[in-house]
Amino acid sequence: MAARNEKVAAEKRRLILDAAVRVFARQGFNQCRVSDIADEAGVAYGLVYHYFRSKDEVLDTLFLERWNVMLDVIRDLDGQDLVPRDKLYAIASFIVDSYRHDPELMKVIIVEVTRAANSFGQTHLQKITEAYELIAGIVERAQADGAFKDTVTPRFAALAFYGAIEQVLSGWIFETLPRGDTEFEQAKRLVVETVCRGLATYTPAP
Amino acid sequence: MAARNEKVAAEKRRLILDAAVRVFARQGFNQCRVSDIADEAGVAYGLVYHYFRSKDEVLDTLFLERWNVMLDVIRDLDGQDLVPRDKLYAIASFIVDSYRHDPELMKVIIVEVTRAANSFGQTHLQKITEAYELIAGIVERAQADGAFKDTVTPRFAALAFYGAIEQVLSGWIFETLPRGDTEFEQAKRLVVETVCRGLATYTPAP
Amino acid sequence: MAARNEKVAAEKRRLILDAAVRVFARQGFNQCRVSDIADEAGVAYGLVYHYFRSKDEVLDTLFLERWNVMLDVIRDLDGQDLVPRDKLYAIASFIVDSYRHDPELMKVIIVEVTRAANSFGQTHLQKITEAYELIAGIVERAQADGAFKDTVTPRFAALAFYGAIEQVLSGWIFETLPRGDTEFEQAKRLVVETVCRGLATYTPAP
Amino acid sequence: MAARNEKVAAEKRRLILDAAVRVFARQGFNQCRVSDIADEAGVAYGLVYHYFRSKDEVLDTLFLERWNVMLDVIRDLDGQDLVPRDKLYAIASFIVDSYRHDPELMKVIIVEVTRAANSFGQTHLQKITEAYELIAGIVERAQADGAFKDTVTPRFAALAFYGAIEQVLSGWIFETLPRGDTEFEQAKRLVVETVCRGLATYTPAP
DNA sequence: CATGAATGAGACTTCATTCAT
DNA sequence: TATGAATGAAGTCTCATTCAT
Repeated sequence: MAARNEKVAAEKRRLILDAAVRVFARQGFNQCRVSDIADEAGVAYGLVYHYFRSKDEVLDTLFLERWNVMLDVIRDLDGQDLVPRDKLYAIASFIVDSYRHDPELMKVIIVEVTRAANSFGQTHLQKITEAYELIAGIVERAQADGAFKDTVTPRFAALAFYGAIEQVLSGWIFETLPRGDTEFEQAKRLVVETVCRGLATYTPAP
Repeated sequence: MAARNEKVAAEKRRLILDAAVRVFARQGFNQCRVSDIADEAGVAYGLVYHYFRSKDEVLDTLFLERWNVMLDVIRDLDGQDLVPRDKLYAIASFIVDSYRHDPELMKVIIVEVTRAANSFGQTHLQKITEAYELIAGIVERAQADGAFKDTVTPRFAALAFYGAIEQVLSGWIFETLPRGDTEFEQAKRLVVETVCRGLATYTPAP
Repeated sequence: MAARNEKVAAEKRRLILDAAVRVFARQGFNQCRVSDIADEAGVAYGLVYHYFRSKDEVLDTLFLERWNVMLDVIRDLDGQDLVPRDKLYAIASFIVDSYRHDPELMKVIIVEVTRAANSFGQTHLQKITEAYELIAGIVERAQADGAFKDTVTPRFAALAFYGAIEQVLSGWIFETLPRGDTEFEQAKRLVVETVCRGLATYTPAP
Repeated sequence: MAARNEKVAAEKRRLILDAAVRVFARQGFNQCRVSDIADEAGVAYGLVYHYFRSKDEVLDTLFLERWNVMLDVIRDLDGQDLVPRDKLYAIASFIVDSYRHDPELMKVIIVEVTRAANSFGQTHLQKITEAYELIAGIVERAQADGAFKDTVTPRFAALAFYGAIEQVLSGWIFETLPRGDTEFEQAKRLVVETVCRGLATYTPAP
C-alpha cells in the first residue's frame, strides 16, 4: 500500500518533470508560468510545489539528472582503454545522441542552464566546469603519452572541444543548421576531426 | 543652438547607454530595473524612455552598435590579401581585443544576447548567423584554394571556430579561466592553432 | 475494546493539543502551518482534521479548556467567605500560577486569544467579558459591604485589575520583565497592593 | 514647481496613510489586502508600493508617527513642575483624548501593534517598552520625593498603570464598555484614582 | 483510525511603461 | 528636454482544507 503510494507519487513527480521539459522548451523558462507546467501535466497548481520547492528547483532537477549522467559517462570512458581521439568521439557521440533522443530536454539544458550563464548557469557553474576538467584530463594524459601536441593547454583544448559541440547543438536548437540522422553522425566526426587534425592542409608551426 | 542641443542630447543618450552597460554587466539584463539604469546614469527615470522605446531597445542598441562593427571588420578582412589562417587570426584578435578593451560591454553582448539564445538572442539570430556565414565564406574560399581541407563543411567549421572563441570568452567572463595580457595573446594563437592544425600529432584520415 | 480505542483516540487528541501549544508558543498561530502541528505531534497531516474541524478549532479548544477552568475558580472563590482583597489575591494567584505551571499555554492564550482582539479574540469576546463581570461582581459586593470605595465603578475596577495582571504576564512572555519564583510571588502581592491601596502615600479626594 | 510636486506627493502619501487607517480599523491588518487600501484611497494598486516598501511599512509608519508624539508628550510632561499624580493624569488624558480625537487610528495602534505582541508588536517592543520606562521614571522620582510609596517597584507600577488604560481603551474599541464624553473624562479620573489611591477603604500593610 | 497526496483560491510584490507637468 | 508620480497586469508561492485509499 505504502509502496504503491510511493510509486504513484514518484510517477506524478515524473509527470511534472516531463511536462516542465515540454513547457520550458516551448516557451522558455522565464516566459512560462508555474501554472503552465501544472496545466501541461494535468495536475493542480499546488502539486508542483508539493514536489518542488520552487520553479527553479524544477529546472535544477532536470539539469542535474542529465548532467550527472554525462559526467558519469565521461568518467567511465576515461577509464577505458581507448585512444584519446576515440574518447573525444565517444563524448561527442553521447552528447549528440542525447540531443537526438530527447531534443527538448537538451534544448532546455543548453538554452536555460549551460548557456544562460548569467542567471541560472551561475548556480551550476561548478558542475559545468567539472565537465571541462574531465575533458581537460583526457587531453592532458594524451599529451603525456605523446598522442597530442602540447602546444595547446589541456584546459583550453577542452573549452574549444566543448564550445564547438555546444555551438553545433545551438545551431540545431535554433534551426540555423539542418538536422537529421546524417547530420548527427557527420557532426560527431567533424567536431573530432576539426579538433584533432585541424582544418588546414598544412600550417607551419607558429 | 539647435546643433548644440542635438549634441547635448546625443551625449545624454550615450550617458544612458554607457550606464546600461555597467548595470547589465553587474546585475544582468533581467535582474535590473530601468530605474537602475537611470540612477547609474544620474538622469531621471523617464528620460530613458525619451531616448529608447523600451528596456529591450537599450540592449538592442548596445548589441547592434558593436556587432555591426565586427561584421564590418570581418567583411573588410575578407577582402584583404591574407592567407586564411591569418584572416581567422585577425578575427580572433578583434574579438579578444574587444573584450580586453571593454570587458563589460562584451560580457553584456555575450551573456545577454549571443548566449541568451532563449530570449533575446532569438531577436538577433539573423544578425548572429550573419557572422557565421562570413566566417564560413572565408573557409569555403580557403577550401577552393586548397589551403583548407574539404573534409569539414564551411558552415560547420565556422561554428567550431566561433564556438571555441565564445567558450574562451565565457571562461574569462565567469572567471573560470585566468585573465591577463599573456592569456589574451595566447588565446588568439591557440584558438587558431587548434582549428587549423588540430590537437593530434598524427591522426589517420577517418 | 471500544473503551480502549476511545482512550487511545483521546490520547491522540491530547497529543495534538499539546503539540499545538508548543508550536503556537514558538511560532505564533498565524505563522505556523497545520503540518507543523502534525509534525510536532508525530502524527499524519490529515489526523489533525480528524479530531478538529479546522486550525481555528484547535486554538479554540485550548483557550476554552483553560479559560473555563479559570471562570470556575473565580466563581468558586466568589462563593467563599473571604475578604474582597483576598479574593482578588486568589485570582491573581491562580493566573500567575497558571503561567508558572505552563508558560507556553498561557503565552498562547494571552498572545493569540486574549490580546489578539483583532481576529481571534473577537470570537471569544463574550467569554473574556465573562471574566471581567465576575471580577466586577466581587468589587460590587465589596462596595456594598463598605470594604471598597464606590468612587470607581465595579466594571472599571475589574478592567484595571485584569489589565494590570495581563500586562505583567505580557512582560514575562515578551521577556521585558524578569521572571522567577520571587517575581511571581511579588507580582501577586503588588498587583493587589496597587489596586487596593494605590501608589500614593496620601492623596486628597478628587 | 518642484515644491508643488513635492507637496502633491506628500498629499498622496497622506491620502494612503489615512485610507489605511480606515481599512485597518474596519477589516484588521491581516484581513485586508493592499488593494483594499488602494481602493479606499482611490489610487492605483502600485502607488502604495511607490510610497511604502511593504504593507508592513504602512502600519509601521502609522504606529511610529503617533507613538513618537506620545513619547514626546510624556518626556515633556516629565520635565514640568507637576505633582506625580497630575503627571499620570496628563498621560491618561493624552491617551484617552487621542482615542476621542481619532478612534480609528488608536484602534489600529492598540489592536494591531501594541496588543498584537505576537507578530507586529515584536518589531516595536523596544518602542513600546520606552513608554513604560518613561512612566516608571516618573514613579521612581515620586518615590524618591516621598510622594509615592516604595512598596511597588516603579517598573511594575508603570505596567499596572498602562495596562489599566489599555484595557479600558480595548473595552471601548470592542464595544464592551460604553463610550462618550462623560465616560472619557471619567476614565481619566478613575484610572488615576485607582492607581494612586487604590480601591480599598482601608487595608493593612501586607 | 490514519495517511499524505491533491487542490486551488488568494495575497504580496515587482516593474515596465505611460503621462501630466 | 526632463522629471518622477502613477498605473495595473502578471507571476510566484503559501497553506488551509479535502479526499481517496
